Amino acid sequence: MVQDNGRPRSRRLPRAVRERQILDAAVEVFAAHGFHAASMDEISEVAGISKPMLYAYLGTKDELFVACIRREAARLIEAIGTAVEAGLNPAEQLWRGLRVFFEYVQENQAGWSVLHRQANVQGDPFVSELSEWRERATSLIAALLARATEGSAQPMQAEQTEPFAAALVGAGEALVEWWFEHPEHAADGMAMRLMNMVWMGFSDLVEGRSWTPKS
Amino acid sequence: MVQDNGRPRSRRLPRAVRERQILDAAVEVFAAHGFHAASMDEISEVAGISKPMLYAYLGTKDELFVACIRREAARLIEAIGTAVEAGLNPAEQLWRGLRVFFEYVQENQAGWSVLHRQANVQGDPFVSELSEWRERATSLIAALLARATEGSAQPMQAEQTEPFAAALVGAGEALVEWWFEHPEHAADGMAMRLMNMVWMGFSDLVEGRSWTPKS
Amino acid sequence: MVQDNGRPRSRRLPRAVRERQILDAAVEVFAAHGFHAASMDEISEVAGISKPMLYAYLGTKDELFVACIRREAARLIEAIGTAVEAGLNPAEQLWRGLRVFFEYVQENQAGWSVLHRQANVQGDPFVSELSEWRERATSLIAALLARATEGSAQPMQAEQTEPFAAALVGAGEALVEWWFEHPEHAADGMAMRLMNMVWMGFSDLVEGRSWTPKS
Amino acid sequence: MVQDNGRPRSRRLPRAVRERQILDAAVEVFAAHGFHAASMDEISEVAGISKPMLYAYLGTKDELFVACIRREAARLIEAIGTAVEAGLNPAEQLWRGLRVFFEYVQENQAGWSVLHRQANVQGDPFVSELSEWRERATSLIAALLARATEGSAQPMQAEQTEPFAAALVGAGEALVEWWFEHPEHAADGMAMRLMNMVWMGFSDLVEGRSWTPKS
DNA sequence: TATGAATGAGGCTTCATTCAT
DNA sequence: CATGAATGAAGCCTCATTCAT
Repeated sequence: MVQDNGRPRSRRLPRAVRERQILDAAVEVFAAHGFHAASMDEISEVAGISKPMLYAYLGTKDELFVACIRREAARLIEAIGTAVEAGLNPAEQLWRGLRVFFEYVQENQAGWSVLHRQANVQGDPFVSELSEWRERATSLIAALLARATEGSAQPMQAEQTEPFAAALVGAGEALVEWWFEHPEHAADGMAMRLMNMVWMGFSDLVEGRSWTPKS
Repeated sequence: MVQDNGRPRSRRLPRAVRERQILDAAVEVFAAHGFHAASMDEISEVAGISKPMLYAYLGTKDELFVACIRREAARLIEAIGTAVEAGLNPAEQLWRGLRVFFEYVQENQAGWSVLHRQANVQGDPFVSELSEWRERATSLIAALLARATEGSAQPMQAEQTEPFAAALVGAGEALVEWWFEHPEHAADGMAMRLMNMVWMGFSDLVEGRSWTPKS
Repeated sequence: MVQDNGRPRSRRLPRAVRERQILDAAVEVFAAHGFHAASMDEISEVAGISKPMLYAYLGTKDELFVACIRREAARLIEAIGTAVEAGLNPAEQLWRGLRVFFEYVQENQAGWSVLHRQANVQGDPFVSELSEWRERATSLIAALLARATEGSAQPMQAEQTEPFAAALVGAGEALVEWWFEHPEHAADGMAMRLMNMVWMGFSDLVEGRSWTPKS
Repeated sequence: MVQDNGRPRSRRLPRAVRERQILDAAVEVFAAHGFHAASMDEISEVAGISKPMLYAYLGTKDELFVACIRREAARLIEAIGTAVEAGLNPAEQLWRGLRVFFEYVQENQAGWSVLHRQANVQGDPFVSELSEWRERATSLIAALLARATEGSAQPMQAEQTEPFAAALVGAGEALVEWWFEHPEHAADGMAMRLMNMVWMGFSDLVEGRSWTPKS
């Protein structure tokens, strides 16, 4: 029999494809309602499979959620990492990273919502997962910042770059939130804003100094 | 089973006292488990009253949560507002605001968690409440930043200060998160870090320029 | 302190007055929501007294409901009985009884609703109370009908008049229901309708014979 | 505790069968306690299934109750309608209708109780459902009565037949009630009684005129 | 493999009823 | 006498999870 909701309930797909289908559905539903309000019923429906299959492929609700977080985090981190590597100097690296970040969020709002909003809910299995991704993001940035000071008189230590990186990530998250309410701006423009705040600081901006990409 | 949570179940208290007791308990429990996972059962237990009283005084779970958000937001905003007003110039105002922010968070972790983490719940009554508080916080900062540029050649418009303020708030939130994992730092130190990031920017910091309070 | 809802919460009333106040309120609320949906809270509020007083005066919810049924039934039966006694012959007696019945219902809709609708709910203490009132009403009518046939060739026995009376009562109740949806008719007109149905029967009515009061 | 109500808890039945089981149980329980006092717990127990199934198949308590009313009303109306159609002239039609009515009630006391007694519940979804069934019953009878006067000098209009029909239905309901307390009578006899009351009227009966079926 | 059918467990909410002042 | 404060008990409903086919 065929499911009536557009996508035919295709059978006998290879496991990997099925799992991606399910994860896509899960991310969508988790983003829409949040972890607790999301129901396995809805996820299985959106994924186009029955609940027992859902459990067979990805385990319990908790495990499924962790899988979602993991996939989305990996994707985002990888995108940013690749972009950063392509930059020639720290400023450009940061700039590329920011740009990719905003682009990613724009094209993957559901995934971002799962990462940024839903994963914040306390609870045993999720905190660790979440802090791991935050740590990876932070250390990526922190390394970048550290490289920027390598040549200076007083190179920054991890103890200084790390909180800075964390703050930068937080600023980015908040700016995305602001962006959602002012969608008329382009991803590039958002990246520029954040770049300037971070790189120049407020006192410079007030005095008319700002950063611009050369490319 | 016997109640054994320290505070004796005192009886026949006047309404106002009970309401504060309940709000305290609710904030604690919401912070610990998040809105959905928190149960009215546990809240009433922690508050030391029966569930019917809980409902009689503060309404449904939704209403209770809104009341929590409202109280915590009001407290925080008021503390920051008062501190900012005491500053003589924009830099000092910002500095005082940041310091009070970190102090508040330190002494009121549960309340902060409710505001920062748990309020991200989908659903009608919460989004409006939450965005209202975010907006108040942001506009408080945005006004401060706007004042800072009043004398400059190109005074910033709301369109520029607002996202900056939002980013600043986000950076603060993230820094708090980092702080929780590095509790050896003092609130003052955290405020200093953020002040420098915001005011000086990264390029200045690299070159050894930094901001310090005069007081 | 004075209650703010119009009627001042007068204190120290004689017991009988209080009880009437309470019963009035109870009938009103039971009629509005039905027995189960009515809450003692609302009744005490409408009555203008506190709940402990409510319990002190009229006992539990069940007892209170029984008291309502009893009072309303007594009133109605008494009104009809008095009217019937004033009639000179059976037809006129019936006519007077019906007229009073419709008048009573019109002026006492809440009481009627309690009797007719709410008391039908099954449950231990109410069935007996309800069947007692039905029985009284029925036997009042049955006696009337019996008197009407006393002079005839084959006087009716209770076994014949009783079900007739029951049916008449039921017809009256149903007609009242119909009346509520067609309120443009007068009480007298309704009584006339029922009188004709009962007295003449359908075959007579079809052939143009009908009953009219002489008074 | 062990289930011990005779019917074994059979498992894995097809949906249609389960739905009938549930409706049967629901009618039984609603008839026994009334809508409000009936508990979904008891219904599911009597039906021999768990509560989640109850909800999955027939929705909330309100919806379940409406389904009960609808089924019972449809059954009764259909039975009477079929019987009436088989009659050759109005009197016989009425007679057949009444006979089927009493037979139906006798064999389906619970269903009748739900229709007659319990459906009188305040609240949106029920009033409409109930008045619809009453209307169908009434208009079925009213049409019959109208046909009876078609040939006469002054054919009755709906304004006259309708309240008559309503009263007839009410008389029937009340007679059923009386019957329950005098179960020694047969359904046929009850129908005869009502037929005579309605068709002949009291004055005719007093004078010895009565109606008898020819079949 | 795939699923319709099934349920234990638990959460929110309200109500009749009674203390303690 | 009068009441604000308090609660045990119960009802509706939903969800994550698993059989049995």
